[in-house]
Amino acid sequence: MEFHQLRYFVAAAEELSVSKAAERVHVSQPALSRQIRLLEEEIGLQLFDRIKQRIHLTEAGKFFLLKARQLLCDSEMAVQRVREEFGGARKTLRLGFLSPFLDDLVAPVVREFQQRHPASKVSLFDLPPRAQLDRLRLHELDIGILANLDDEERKRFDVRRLSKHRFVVVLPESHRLARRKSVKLAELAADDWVSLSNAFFPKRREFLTETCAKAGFIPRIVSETDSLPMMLAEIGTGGGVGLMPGHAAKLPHAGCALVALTAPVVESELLLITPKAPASKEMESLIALLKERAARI
Amino acid sequence: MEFHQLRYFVAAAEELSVSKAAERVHVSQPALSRQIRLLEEEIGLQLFDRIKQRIHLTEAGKFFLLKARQLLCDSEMAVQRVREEFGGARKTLRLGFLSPFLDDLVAPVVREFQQRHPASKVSLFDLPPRAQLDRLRLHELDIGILANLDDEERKRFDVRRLSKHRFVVVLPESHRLARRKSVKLAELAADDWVSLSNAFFPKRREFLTETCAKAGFIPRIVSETDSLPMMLAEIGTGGGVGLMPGHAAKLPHAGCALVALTAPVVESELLLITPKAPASKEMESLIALLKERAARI
DNA sequence: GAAGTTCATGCCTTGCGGTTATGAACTTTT
DNA sequence: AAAAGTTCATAACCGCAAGGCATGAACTTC
Repeated sequence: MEFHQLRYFVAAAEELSVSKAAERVHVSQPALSRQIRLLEEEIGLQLFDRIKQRIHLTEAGKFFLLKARQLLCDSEMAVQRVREEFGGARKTLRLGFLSPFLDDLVAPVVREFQQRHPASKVSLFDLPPRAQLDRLRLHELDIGILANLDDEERKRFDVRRLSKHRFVVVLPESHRLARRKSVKLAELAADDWVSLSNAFFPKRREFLTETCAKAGFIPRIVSETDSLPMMLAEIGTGGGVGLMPGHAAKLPHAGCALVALTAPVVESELLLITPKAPASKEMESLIALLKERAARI
Repeated sequence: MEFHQLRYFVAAAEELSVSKAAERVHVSQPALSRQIRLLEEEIGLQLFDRIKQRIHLTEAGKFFLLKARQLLCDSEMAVQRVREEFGGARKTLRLGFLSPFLDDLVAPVVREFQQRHPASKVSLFDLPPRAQLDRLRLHELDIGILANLDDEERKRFDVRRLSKHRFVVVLPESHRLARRKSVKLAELAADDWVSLSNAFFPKRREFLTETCAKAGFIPRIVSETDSLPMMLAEIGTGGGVGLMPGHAAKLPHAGCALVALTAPVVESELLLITPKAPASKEMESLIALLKERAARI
């Protein structure tokens, strides 16, 4: 396994296209195609389904994508940190975020920030909440942007509120309630539920059971997934119903219907997390821009 | 940066010899030498000091060693896990440990275990406590062996006691108390102290201040290091005095004197940590062997 | 001071990752 | 329905960088 194979794989998984990915990483399409095949052979599993001249992530691929991203993040962070601590390199601001917020929040803010502080460097890392928190604690991220946070963690970090998001119900398109404008949580008491795993989303499972408990039932959780895209895929193929923040609509969700919740409006807050340490001037500025932009969404 | 470069670097750092490392990873000595040079060029920092035909880790090298190990661990774990979860591969038992315990505890136990269960696979990962805990939570380690554990973490995992270790005081050889058979903690009230960083060793800094507080003083902590070897190096070069578990004597500690503590005997327990989940038969067996062997030390 | 280390350098070879050219499967356009 | 345009895979070829060998310089040990 080589780093360039991981980079190619991540690019292909994000573009869902070998040729687009090849363009993005500046190699020819056959080269990328072959490296992915080699990676698959080494792992011993297909990472992509190839059907009709098109590629789709397999379940194994979805899982490995998370790992590949983290390995790439960690390798980059390791080099940056050693250069900063021992080589006197200027500190790079490392910003973790959840993929749905890249286009509306993170990308524009970082562009703006770069203009105001052309000398500063910012690195972006698309990571699940748990991974962000672990890396914040190790000082490998300077800022995290995520939604759920248990009290334990709240004590350890500085937390700022960015915005509120309503939760929506996610159903398979074939579901009896899929056409509805809105549903009550209690109407789904008898359904199979899909949750996010605690390993990647702290306390998320408990959050689901508590929310449902307030609506008067205990959800029958039949499966756990490791990311929002995997959860959407699971639900889209009829694996059950789920609850997720509305911004998930930004993600591809073929076969899913997102339906608003009536009655008990369930909300989550988007949080900006920083280590409890004095922030540099650049960091203050970046945080201010993020808060400002988030308020406008 | 390539994985093989990291492997070569780790081998060289552990052997403190280019030729030994080359032998270990089955390449020629010049090949390894050159790859390390390339890695250093890419990072922009020397990882080794080359003095008198011999190599020693620089400070940057010591730091990067931790990162390199973790990257290699994580890459191996990622492949193992995806094969196990999606390819029906037999579960590998992944065991994290602290380097001082490799020779006396982990290695012999694993040898024994392999004989009794030839079909099982065990992977070993030398990781600092914090890294072990993070990976246990993500189910990327099955067993962790470490010493300090705060209450928060205790709740999350199953914890078994393996053995007790007395703490010793570590002094530079030139220190006024270095020749003593034993010292009282209070005698070091006025010295500069070196501690382990909380980022890698949870609550270790607090542990030091509390222990000293009981002895009647507040230690002046002048520096934090990220691993026991780094701490020993710091003290060996006159950076201060420190407190560490006696098993640290297993590590190279040129320039350091390890002196027993009188009066308030400070002890730490070596703990075996597992996720709160039903253990497989093999795992039970491995745990039993570890407990048994640890009791004999 | 001879023999045995250890690490670095120079030269050569080879394997592998890259490219271009091409083809097959499928979609979109007219 | 044919043509044009996708997309991914295969094949053949190329160049570079990683690896090997031979050697040398610095240092240690006997």
